[in-house]
Amino acid sequence: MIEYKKEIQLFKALSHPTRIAILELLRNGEQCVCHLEASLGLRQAYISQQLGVLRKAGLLAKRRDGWNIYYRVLNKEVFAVLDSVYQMTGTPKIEQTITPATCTCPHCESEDAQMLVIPEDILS
Amino acid sequence: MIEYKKEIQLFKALSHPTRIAILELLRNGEQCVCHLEASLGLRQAYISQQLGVLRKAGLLAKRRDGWNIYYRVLNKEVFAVLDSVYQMTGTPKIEQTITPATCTCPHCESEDAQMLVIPEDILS
DNA sequence: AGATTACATTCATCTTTCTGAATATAACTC
DNA sequence: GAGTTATATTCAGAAAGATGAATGTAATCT
Repeated sequence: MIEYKKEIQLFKALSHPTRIAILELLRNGEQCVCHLEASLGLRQAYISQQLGVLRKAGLLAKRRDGWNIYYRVLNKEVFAVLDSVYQMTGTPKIEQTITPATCTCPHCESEDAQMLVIPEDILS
Repeated sequence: MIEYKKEIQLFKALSHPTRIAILELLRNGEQCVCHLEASLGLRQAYISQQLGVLRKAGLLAKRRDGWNIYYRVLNKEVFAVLDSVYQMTGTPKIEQTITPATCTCPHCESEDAQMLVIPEDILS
């Protein structure tokens, strides 16, 4: 009798709203913890806990850059799993449902800078 | 903040080896409980419990025919989810890994009868 | 070195889920 | 209606997971 250990580990890791939301925030590339904190509106320690779960499940890896630690999805195939589930549940594409947020990391600040450029025709 | 309730419910239902095995046994069509019992080698009450979980998760439906109750998968899309996970985990197609078994239900007995037909060229 | 920033871990409590034993139900046979 | 067969539910103890508070660590800056 097969035990489906890897599958169970994956399903358990995905059985949590915060962890799914984290994966969605990482769908388009790495993000720092403070960015996840700002986007999810949850306490930092709590997010770190959930990141730990995803890391232990082999879904995430991290990279330090100065003060910040950037998390990324190791295997993009996890999004195929998520998408097939959204297909079943009728949930719309998630990217559009999470409010974008910014934090103090260099990544966000450069994006901020870009967004804050006021088009000239509005000024006139 | 999205709660992903349906997704969580689905992931939790799939986070169990017996329940995955049941779904695999139903991949090619309905089966009676006694057949699942024979194939999985687990006690009947236990299998009924797991069937109940899958039913409450909206994954299965049942149909009574005389003494037997036949379970079937309601939404075939669940196999797309499973297959995408097997893709991630590197698990081979499961159908071939579960030992076929027979029970006393009419379904199995007719299959038995077919299998027991001895080709004439072997007899000669 | 000391203070600060960003992130991680530990610990205790509470809730949920798992598991197995026992019992219940529902349809059929005689 | 009594007995049998097939399946379902209930219940209690054990295990696992969720949650939040507090604390720890590691890199950076002055």
